[in-house]
Amino acid sequence: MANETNITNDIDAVPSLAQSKRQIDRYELDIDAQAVLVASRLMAAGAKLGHASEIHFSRFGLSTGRYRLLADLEDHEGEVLPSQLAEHLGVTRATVTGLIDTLERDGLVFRRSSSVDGRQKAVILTEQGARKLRDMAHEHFARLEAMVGLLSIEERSVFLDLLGRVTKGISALTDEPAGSKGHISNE
Amino acid sequence: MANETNITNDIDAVPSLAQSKRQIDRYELDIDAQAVLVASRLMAAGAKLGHASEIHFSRFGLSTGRYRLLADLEDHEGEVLPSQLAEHLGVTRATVTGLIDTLERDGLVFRRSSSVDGRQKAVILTEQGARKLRDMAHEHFARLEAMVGLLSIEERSVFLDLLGRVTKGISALTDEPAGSKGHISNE
DNA sequence: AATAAATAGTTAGGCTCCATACTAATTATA
DNA sequence: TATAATTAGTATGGAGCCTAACTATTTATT
Repeated sequence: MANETNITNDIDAVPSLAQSKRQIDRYELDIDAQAVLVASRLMAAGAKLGHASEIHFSRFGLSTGRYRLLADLEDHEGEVLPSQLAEHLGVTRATVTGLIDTLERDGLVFRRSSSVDGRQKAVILTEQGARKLRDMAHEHFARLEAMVGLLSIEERSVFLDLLGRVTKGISALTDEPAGSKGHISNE
Repeated sequence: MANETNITNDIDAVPSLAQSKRQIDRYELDIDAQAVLVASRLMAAGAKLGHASEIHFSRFGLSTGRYRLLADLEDHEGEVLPSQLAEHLGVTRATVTGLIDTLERDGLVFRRSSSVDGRQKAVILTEQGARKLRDMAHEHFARLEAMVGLLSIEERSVFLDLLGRVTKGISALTDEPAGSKGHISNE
C-alpha cells in the first residue's frame, strides 16, 4: 500500500468558516460568510456523495445513472421510452443512449422498435434486470437509510424542506448576469 | 432552437416520496421511505449543483476545480505544494496535476522547483491569477449568497448542522459489506 | 556506501456526463 | 402531394475526476 491517498476528509476540514470569512474580508464585500459557507459545504457534500454513490453501485456492477434508469423502468411496468427516461432522470437523451448501451450489453434491458412510431425505441427491463434490482434492494436501501441515520425523523423533515429551498436557489448560479444586488426576485 | 432539452426540472419532480414508497413496498422491506427520499433528493441536489457550478465558473473561463485551486492558493499566500492542494481540495494528486496544467497554460499559476526537496514543485499564483480572483469575487460571492437566500439566518445554521451529519453518514454507502445496523463507529 | 522503501509529481487509460450535430421518421404547411 | 419543420434516438468529441502505474528524488536500513 505504497500508493494511498486519503480522500475522505472530515467534513469540518473541507471549507471552513474562517476560510470563507477571509475570502470575503479580502475584498471587503457585503456578503454573509455563513451563506457562502453553506453553499461551499453543499458543493463539497454533493461531490463526496456522488463519488460514494459510484462506489456503492459498482458493487452490483452498476453506476449511479444505470441504477436510476433500471429503477425508473421498474417503476413504470418495465417499459419506458428513452426520451421519458431522460426526463425522469434529469439527464440528456445522449446520456440515456450511453446508459442503455451498457445495460443492453449486460442483458439487463433491451430495445424494441415501436410499431406506432418508427422513431421510437422502447426500452424494456429484462428478467435478469428485474432480478438484479431484487437482489440488491435490501442492501441498497439499508445503506441509504443508514446514511441519514444520524438524523431523527423530525430532522429529516426539516432537512428535506431546507434542501428543497436551497435546490431552488441553485438557479442563482446559472441565471443571467445578475441585475445588481443579490436580491431574490420572488415577490 | 429545435434542439432544446429541459434539464433543470423542479426539485419536486426528481424523486418523489411516492416513488420511494413503491420501491420499498415492492420488496416488503423494513425501511423508512422518508429516509430513502432524503438520500435520493440529496443525490439529485448534488448532481444539479455540480452542474450549475460548472456553468457558473465557466463564465470566468474556469471550472469548479480550477477555481477552488486558485482560491486555496490565495488563502495560503499564493504558494502551495500540489500534494497540499490535493488534500485541501479533497481530490487526488493526479487531478491536481491536470488542474495546474490548464491554469499554467492560461497564465494564472506557474510551477517552481523546490530548492530544499528536488521532488517538490511549488505552485505559485501569478499576478494575473490574483486579478482573476479579484475581478470575479463580487459576482461569485453574490451568487453564492443568493443561492441560500431562501433560507433565514437561523435556517442556515440548522441546515449546516444537518448537512454535516448527513455528510458523515455518506460513509455508510462505502463502508465494508454492512455489519448489521447503521451504527457509526465514532467512539 | 549500497540497497531498499517511501514520497512527490506525472502519465495513461478509464468512467460518467454533457453539448453539439447528425440520421431517420413523423407532422404541419403550402 | 411536395416541402418544411419538428421529433426520437444516436454518434462524436470534450471536460472532470478517478485508479493504477511510472519516474525521479529522498530517506531508512543494512
